[in-house]
Amino acid sequence: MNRILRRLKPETPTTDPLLLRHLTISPISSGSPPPPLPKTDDPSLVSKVATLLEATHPNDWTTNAHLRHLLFPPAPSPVPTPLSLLRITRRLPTTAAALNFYEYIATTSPSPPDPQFLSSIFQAIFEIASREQQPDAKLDEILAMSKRLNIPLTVNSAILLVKSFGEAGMVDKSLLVYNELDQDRRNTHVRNAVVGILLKSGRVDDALHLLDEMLESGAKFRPNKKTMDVVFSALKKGTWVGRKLSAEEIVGLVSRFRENGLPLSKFLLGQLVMKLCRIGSSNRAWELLHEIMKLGSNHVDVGSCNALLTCLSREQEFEKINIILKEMKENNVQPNVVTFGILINHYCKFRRMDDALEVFKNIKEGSDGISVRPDVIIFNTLIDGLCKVGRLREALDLMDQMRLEHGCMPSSVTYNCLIDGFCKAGEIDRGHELFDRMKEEGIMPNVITLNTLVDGMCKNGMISSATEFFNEMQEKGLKGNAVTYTALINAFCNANNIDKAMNLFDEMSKSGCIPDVRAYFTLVFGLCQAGRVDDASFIASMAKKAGFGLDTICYNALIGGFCRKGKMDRAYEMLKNMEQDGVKPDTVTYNILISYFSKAGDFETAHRLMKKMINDGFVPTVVTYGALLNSFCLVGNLDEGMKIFRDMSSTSRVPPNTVIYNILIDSLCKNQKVDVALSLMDDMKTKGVRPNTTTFNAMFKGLCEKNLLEIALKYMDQMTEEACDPDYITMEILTDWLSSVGKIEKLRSFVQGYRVSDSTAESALLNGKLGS
DNA sequence: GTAGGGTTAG
Repeated sequence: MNRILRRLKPETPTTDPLLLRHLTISPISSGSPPPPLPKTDDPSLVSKVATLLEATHPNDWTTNAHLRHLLFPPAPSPVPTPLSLLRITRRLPTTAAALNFYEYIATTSPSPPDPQFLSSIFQAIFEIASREQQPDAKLDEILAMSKRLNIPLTVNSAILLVKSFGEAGMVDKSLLVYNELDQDRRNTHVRNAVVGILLKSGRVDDALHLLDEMLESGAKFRPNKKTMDVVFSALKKGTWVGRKLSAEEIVGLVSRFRENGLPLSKFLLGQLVMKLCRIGSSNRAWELLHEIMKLGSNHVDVGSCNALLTCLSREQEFEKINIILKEMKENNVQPNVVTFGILINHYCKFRRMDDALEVFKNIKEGSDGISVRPDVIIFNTLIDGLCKVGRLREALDLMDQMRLEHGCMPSSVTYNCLIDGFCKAGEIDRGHELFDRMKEEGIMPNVITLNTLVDGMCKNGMISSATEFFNEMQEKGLKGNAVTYTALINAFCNANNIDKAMNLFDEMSKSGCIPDVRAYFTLVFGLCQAGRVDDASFIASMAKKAGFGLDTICYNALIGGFCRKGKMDRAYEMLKNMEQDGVKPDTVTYNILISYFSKAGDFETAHRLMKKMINDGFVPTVVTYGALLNSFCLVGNLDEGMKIFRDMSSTSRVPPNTVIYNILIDSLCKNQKVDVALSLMDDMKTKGVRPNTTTFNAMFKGLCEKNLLEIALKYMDQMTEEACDPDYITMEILTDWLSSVGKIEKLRSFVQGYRVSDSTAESALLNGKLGS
């Protein structure tokens, strides 16, 4: 003991006595009742002794008559109870002081002290030690000491030790404490602690074994509510190290708990289902709910079903959703407004608006025997869904309907959805009209309203109006947030006004808006796009400092940017950073590098990278081949280009797309191989690859040079037929050529076809439909 | 239930 005292004594006591006091009087574990005690307990004794101990140096305790009188009063005065001693010891500041006190009691007691006394003192010592530095080593030493002194652990000591060791990862030590504990002290509280530790550390089988013991008929220590809590909260946390409890095991426990008078509440089942869903174990949630259903329909409520339905909707499990709905019916679980909300939302997400409206119609009419009053959430979901598919008229009608037929007031969400719908359709004015109307109706616009309008204006080329509107709103007290700034930053980047974008980024922080990931990355991408990669990498490093680690896409943008600038050293630096951050390169990363090296004429490195790419488990894509192909064509190596093209369609099974054909056709035409280019045009038709404006432009250039007018006229018709819009390059080539050969009329009708191309396409579609 | 960003080949 002296060894321990020597080790513990030099330590300074905790600096904050107030905190210490607060901590020391709090019980160590909830729900653990203190051992039964004689009634001779005097609460004033505790403070008297504690004050005395505090005021006296430990060396003088033995000689202090007052202290001795208080603790060992002469008969027949009542002696302090173990609880009093526990409380006195708890008031001592350090483990060292507490051990001193133990020594004082052990040596000063006139008669051999009651073992219960000593156990209580040790409980307090454990409590103090658990709050000091390096608690586990200290607890271990004090435990060894109590064993040597033959002082049995109290139940609370055991719980404290089990938890402390367990949480420090020393599960075997926890078990040892439990196994060495007196049989009659291994009560439900201690067992709960052990079960909790075992589950947390992934020793599921040990935990189940112990639970079995508790659940056995005739067991002395039965499980209680806390046992259920321990088991199910461990399950909810989902931080399993070892194997997972299967749904059957969970259900087995649930039913055995119930046999012990501990039914799983419907609420807890719902929580469990939700938790399992959230951690991505929807299969286990599914199994759990079904196992519980098997126990009888009255154990499942609509909340649990809704939890699972939400999850199934997110995971696009259409069939399973229908099964649950059917089972709800069979088990007489009444769907509620939330259930229908989930269903409607599900259909809306997949743009199946007619199905969503069908559900809506059914609940209104109660055609399934269930009528539910649709609430504002149902309406908003539908209105948003309609807006997202461009059915704006119906969305507006539905708002009227909710107001007039259902007495349901629209909310700011209702208006936000509608405003977004109109903005996305390019009808900014209608968006503003709705904005005014909502204010007239007394519905306050919020920051989402502001952002919707600002973004709508930005996306429709009204950047300065958007900025004005934003400023105006700010003055009126509607503050923007990171989203507002991001919309504007993005718009200015797209308008190639990088400086303004940078200024806004500054302004954002100054106005108290903390930039988030999207704000940072928007600027990073904008800067990369504008070729200002150094600035981009500076902003990226700011993002990192702010705690937003760059992802693969962000790194790709930077690497691509540096490659385009020919700054290979910086590109390598980025690759290195990427590796250090543990961010994995993907196909795009490889494509960027392959493109760079092949463009630089270093086909050897490009091929090496392609091999590495395959070794890393990636499959070269059409972009990979396109990068190589383009470079071969650029250096005039058309044979190699055609070889890649043939490889793609045969061995590597990457079907060429329009871009691939464009590269080849362009190159062939430029190299006076118009005939081969023409055969590729036929090939596209056979393979069903649609030519686009670039394809035709390349072809026209080649045909013009060879003066193959008839073929060019044919392709002009094809463009019109396929609603492929000519651009200024097309017009440049054709205007010169056709006017020089007197085909002005043809040119005019071609342009007209272009102007009415939309309706042409529409009628063509319509005719096709009618004809089939 | 409502708002913002994104990488590679022509």
